[in-house]
Amino acid sequence: MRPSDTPIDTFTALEGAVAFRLFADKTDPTLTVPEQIAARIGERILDDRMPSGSRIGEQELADEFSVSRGPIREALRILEREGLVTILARRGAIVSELSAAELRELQEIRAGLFEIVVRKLVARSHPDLMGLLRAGTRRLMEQAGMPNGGDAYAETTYRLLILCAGLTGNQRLQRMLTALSLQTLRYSKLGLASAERRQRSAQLWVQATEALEQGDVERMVSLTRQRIEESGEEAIRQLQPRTPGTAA
Amino acid sequence: MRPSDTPIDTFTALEGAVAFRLFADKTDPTLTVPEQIAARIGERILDDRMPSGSRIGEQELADEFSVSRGPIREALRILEREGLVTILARRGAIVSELSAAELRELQEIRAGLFEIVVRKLVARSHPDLMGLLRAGTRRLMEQAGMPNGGDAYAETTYRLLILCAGLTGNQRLQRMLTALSLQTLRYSKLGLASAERRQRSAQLWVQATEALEQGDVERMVSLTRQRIEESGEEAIRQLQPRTPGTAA
DNA sequence: TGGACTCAGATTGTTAACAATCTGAATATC
DNA sequence: GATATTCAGATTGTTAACAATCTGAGTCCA
Repeated sequence: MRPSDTPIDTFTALEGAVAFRLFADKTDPTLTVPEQIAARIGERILDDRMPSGSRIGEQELADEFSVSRGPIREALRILEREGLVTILARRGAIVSELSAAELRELQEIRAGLFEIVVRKLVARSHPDLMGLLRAGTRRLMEQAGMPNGGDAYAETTYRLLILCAGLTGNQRLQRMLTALSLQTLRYSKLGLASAERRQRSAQLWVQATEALEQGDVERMVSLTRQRIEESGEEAIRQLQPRTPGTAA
Repeated sequence: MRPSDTPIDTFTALEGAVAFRLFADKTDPTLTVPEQIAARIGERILDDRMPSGSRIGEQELADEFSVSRGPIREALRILEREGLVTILARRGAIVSELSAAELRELQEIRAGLFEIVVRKLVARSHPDLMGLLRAGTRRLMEQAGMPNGGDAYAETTYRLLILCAGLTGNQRLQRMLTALSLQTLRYSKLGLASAERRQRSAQLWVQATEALEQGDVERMVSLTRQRIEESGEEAIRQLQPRTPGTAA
């Protein structure tokens, strides 16, 4: 029971109304069976229970979900479309794996799309933008210092990005940014695993918000681009040790 | 046999090396059967043999391609992913149909992505950008005046956009712009059906190219945004008469 | 020792039958 | 006459068996 006099910030207010994952609630009974299965598999991919590159056998999943291979194949196609699964013709499906180059490409596009969002909202001086950014950065600063807070922090930046996109009213744009961010989320968590990186990220968020408060859109856009690039590069650095060949 | 002393413009030079449609050559034997079928169905959608909104029966296609319904379903999923087909749960597939609002959303994103492309190429002063734009606009001016040249003109703008995206080296960005442009292509053809509209469009292309020659990126971006918006609005106007309710 | 070849097991691709659901026309009801 | 109901036909969803393909261990050969 929330007392009626407790103020709710813009982030919290908008948060409740948005479906943050492209695939829907996995218990929603109006969904088709393949959609529900895709949602459950997607969840495992996102929380790393099914790590990047691991093979996905159709029969194994069919047995687990007590269903034949047909619906499993449909589910895998759905996940392929979301970018979480890669289907190799006649060689089965694997959990999608991004190379450093592919991650950089994605980050560049995400930054670009967010730039579109910000420019549009500023041009129309959307009334909720500053409130959302202030509430979002406040939450990010809280989470930046928490030990082992990488996942929570990365998910908050993910939500904040999507909520901003939602303010534009362009649903397609919001869905695209959601889809791309879902693909990079696992890597963002890697790049934001250390409290130092989170502090740095939060600092850039705050500076970007301040820039916007002063009407300096170019600086906001530039800081955002820098922030996304930095966390991507950190993720790539974290990824390197996994590459075989240069062991001590 | 092209004489060796005939100069080849940048547009022509780059054109040959690019797959302009997301789905591959429908006769490529290395493709899976569903991919080949998707390519053939996609072709029909793009040239309006299967118009927007028309139902797609699985059995009908299965009979035509001498295959069972399984591969047809896979093909439809591929086309759904490209945005050309909409699958309604338990109610079958239809050729995707964009509302005016959805078309505006798409055009806004296309303009935004192209803006990302241009800004990146300018920032790195890519050596082929101006040559490509000059050759492309020259070709557009030629096609603008041709009678019944709407389809050819729209396809040239489509190719020009994708070739520019290719110069960035960001393959994912190029694929996304290709996918979105494929979805709007049918509508662009509508919006560019009259020679007057094509002249106007070509004029904006030329002005944008000139702006870039003078180093004015903001003007280039603004003119491009305007051009895409105008042709979208013209397409929406052409679409209105099809809507029932206000007949004379 | 290095590399090509073979083949059995496992896995994906396809099929045809069956089950569940939807559509729309004919009918019933108010 | 307008709205709700019923129901048969058509269509999509699912299944299990069969076909085609791939993988990798073992073998053969230079």
